[in-house]
Order: sequence, then C-alpha cells, then structure tokens
Amino acid sequence: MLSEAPALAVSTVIFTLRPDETGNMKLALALVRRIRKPFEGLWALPGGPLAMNEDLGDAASRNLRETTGLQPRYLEQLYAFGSLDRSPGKNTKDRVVSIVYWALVGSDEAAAAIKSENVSWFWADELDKLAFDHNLIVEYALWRLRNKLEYSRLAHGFLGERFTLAQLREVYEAVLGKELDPGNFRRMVEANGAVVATGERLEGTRHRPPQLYRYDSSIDLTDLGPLKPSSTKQEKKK
Amino acid sequence: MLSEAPALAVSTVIFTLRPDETGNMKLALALVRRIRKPFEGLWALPGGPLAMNEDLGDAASRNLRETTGLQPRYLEQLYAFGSLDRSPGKNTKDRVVSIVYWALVGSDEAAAAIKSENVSWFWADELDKLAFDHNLIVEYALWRLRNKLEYSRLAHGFLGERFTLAQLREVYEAVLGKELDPGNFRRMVEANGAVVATGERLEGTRHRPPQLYRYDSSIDLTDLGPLKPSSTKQEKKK
DNA sequence: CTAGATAAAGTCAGAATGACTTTTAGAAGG
DNA sequence: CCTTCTAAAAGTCATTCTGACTTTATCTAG
Repeated sequence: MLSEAPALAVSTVIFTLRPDETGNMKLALALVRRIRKPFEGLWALPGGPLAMNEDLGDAASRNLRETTGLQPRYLEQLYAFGSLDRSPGKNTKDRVVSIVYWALVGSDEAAAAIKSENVSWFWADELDKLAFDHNLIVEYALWRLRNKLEYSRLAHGFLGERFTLAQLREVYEAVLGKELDPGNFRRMVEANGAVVATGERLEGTRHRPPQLYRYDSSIDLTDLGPLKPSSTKQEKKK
Repeated sequence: MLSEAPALAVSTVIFTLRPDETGNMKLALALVRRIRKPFEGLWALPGGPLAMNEDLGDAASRNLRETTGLQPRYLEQLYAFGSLDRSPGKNTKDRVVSIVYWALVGSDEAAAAIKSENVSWFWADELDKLAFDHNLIVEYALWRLRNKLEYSRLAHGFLGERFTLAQLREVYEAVLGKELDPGNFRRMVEANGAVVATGERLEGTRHRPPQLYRYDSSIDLTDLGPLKPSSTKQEKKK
C-alpha cells in the first residue's frame, strides 16, 4: 500500500539580475548543491516535498526563503514535470512529480542573499549539467521569461519601488540579450501605462537628471486570467 | 506514515465544437457525474489518480479515452491546482493536487463520442456549479483557449485533415465569440503560413467552390518553447 | 563658459490592422 | 442560354504600430 503513488515535490527557479565583471546586468539564478544520491555533488534547483497543509505557492516561497533568505517580488507557477525518466534509478518507486515555480528577486536584495559552499548564483546562460532534468526546466523558465513576460512585471520583479527608464531598459536588455532603442522604449512604456512617472528626479548624475517612475499595480493584472495571485500574499512574520 | 503527502491526480478539460439548435458552432466540454461524496451528483471534470508508471500526458489521454472514447488532437498541460480548500472536508488528509490538462477533439469525432447518464457534453458558457474548484479550472481553460492559442492550433484541434477557410473562420469565431471579417481573416492566414492550400476544391456548394487547406505541422511548433510535445505521441494500440 | 553625457521629444518610412469595395466562379432556375 | 444568388477571392484605404534615426534640453565636471 505504501508508495503506490508518485511523490510530489515543489521546486523553484529563482532569477535575479547581477552585474558581471564589466558592470553589465546579467541574468542569474540560484542553485543548491546536492548532498546525496542521485546526482550527489551536482547543482540543482532548490526544492523539496510539499507539506500536507501548505499551498503550492507557499511551498515555493518557502524554498526561496530557506535557500536564499529572500522574499519573491514575483512568483508564478511554471509547469509540472513528471516524466518517468526524470530520475535515473531503474525502479519507478522513486518517481517524483515536480511542480515548478519561478520567482524574480530584486537585484539589490539578491546581493545580500545567502551564499555558501552549497548555495550560489550562476549565470543563466552558462550552466553546466544540472541534476535530474533541471537543465530542461531552466531552459523552459528562460524561454518563458523572455517570451511571455511583459516588461512591467520584469520591472516590478527586478527593480525597487522607484526606478529610471534607463534602469528599466537595462533590465529588459539583460533579459532579452539585445540592445533597445531608448526613444522607442520610452514611447512604449508611456503608451502602455503600467509604470507611471512620480514627478521626482534622480539627482547626482553627471548629466540631465532622469525622472523616477514606479510600477502601477492597478494596471496589468491581466496575464493569469481568472487565476488570482493568491500565493503572492504577504507572509506575515510570526 | 501513511498519507503524509497530498495525493496526486490528473484531470482533463475536453473541448470540442458542436452545432447548437440553429446550426452555429459552439464550444462544448465533456463532464462526468460524480457518483460518490463529496459533491455526489454534481458534474465534474474527468480525472483520476496518476498511475505509478504513467506519464502525465498519458494519464490525461487515458482520461479522455476512458470517458469519451476519443483521441485528443491537441493536448497541453494547463495548470496544477493545489489550494488547501479545494475539497470541502475539514481534515486535510483528503487533500488532492490536480495537474490539469486540456484537450481539443474534432467536432466530427465528438459527435460519435460516448454519452451516457453520467457522461455528457455541456456548452462551455452555460455551466452550473461543478464539483470542487472545477468552475475555476474551466474558466481558466477557457481564458487560455481564447487568449493564448493561435488559430492554427485551433484549426488542427477542431477540424479534420482538410478544411476551407470559412470553416476555419467559423471555428475561430465560435471560440472568440465574435464575427471576423472574411477578407482580413484570409489575409492573416495566408501571411502566417501555418495552414497551406492543397490545390483541391470543395465541390457541391451552391456558389464558387472554396479551396481546401491543410495544417502544416512543420511551422508553428513554437509555443511551448523547449518543451517537446512528447505526450501527444501516438499510443500504439497493443 | 564649454564639453560631455544622457534625458526627452520629434521625424519618417514601412508593416500590420480594421473597415470596406470589387471581381470571380460556381449552382439554380427559368 | 441568360439572369440571379451566393460566397470565394482579390483589392483599396485610412489608421495604428514599429524600428531607425535626428534634434533639443538639462544637468555635472572642469
């Protein structure tokens, strides 16, 4: 009677933006080193079994908090992976179905994140072989990030409360991996209306001071359709 | 030790197009009546536990076959639903996480589908209260169908091997719930290239004979990104 | 006061889109 | 054979969207 059903786990792809050696923002993700078989020693996505009384999104948030000490600024379900050949063992007794979430954390906060022998950030486009099917999962997460996520969510996910259009554009360029025309980018942002000018300006630059914008959450809640983002609710501390 | 983890199930939202009393195509979906508590007597999405050695997509295909006797022409994972309050019972022991797929079946085949006291088609926009959170699931499936699915997949999912542009447009109009300009629709289809003219014509109409088109599968495999549609593989009979 | 830098606004051509008109190829019926 | 009816198929036109580019404005540094 025992283990008649596949086990259920929740994993999370945690993205952030970090400056590389030359100061350019690059996409990075958090991985943990496996300390047991199978794939002992290889890097893997953080995750674990789903607790009996825990929402799926809450489990993903917990993953995030336990491995990096951070709170997600954006969290969304990615996909459920359940192929028979995910784990290398011959017997299907070990079969695990993973419901994978992906999260964005602010690049300023990410700098203060937990980092250890067994938890580290990796550049998203320079990954070695990961444990299980996690390379495929990351590939899919990257694809979704680049193709299915509008810039306003990226803004909210990676940047702070207020930001300049240049910063927002830099985020977008880092994710898409190509340069964008500043003028056209401004036109698009202003037309869409999901980020709004605050009237304040960023002082101290060595050029004309740019205006500060902020994310207007009342606008673009229109990508999950009828699915309310219940899992992004604040986790009340104690 | 027993039932320390939530149970895992796979359910399927099965869409087809059927003509209503006036002959117009309308979107319908297959539901089964529950014959046990909770929600005994209410209608629900077909589904069941995931077998130990069964791929997720295969389980969805099996749902489909067992309830309607049909093969899916399109099958895609929709979402994993796992809220704590999905089942009404007070004790969390009964908790079930459902990985939901959605499928399209051809409207000609759907007419020959199994239909019984406990299995039936319902108009997608006239549903009563369903069991569990299945109203929400259907709502989300409908939203995805209308917003995230390009017409070429709809064509392939609902129509036969060959079809006229008028039929394709009718499918599109039924799904979107609004009329489309025939000329503009033609222009869009021809520009996109996912369906191609066969050179043959449909004879026997009382007007200029329309050309027959077919779906070109080599084109638009570009919506799931790195996820190959492995679950749509042919099920070899015996 | 000038140079350097980026913000911010403006220009322009080509592509895509929606509403609409015209022409064509069949069937049906006198 | 000829007219009528119907939908296919092709074409028109104005508007919007997009990418590439130019011009002007406003700050700091020296």
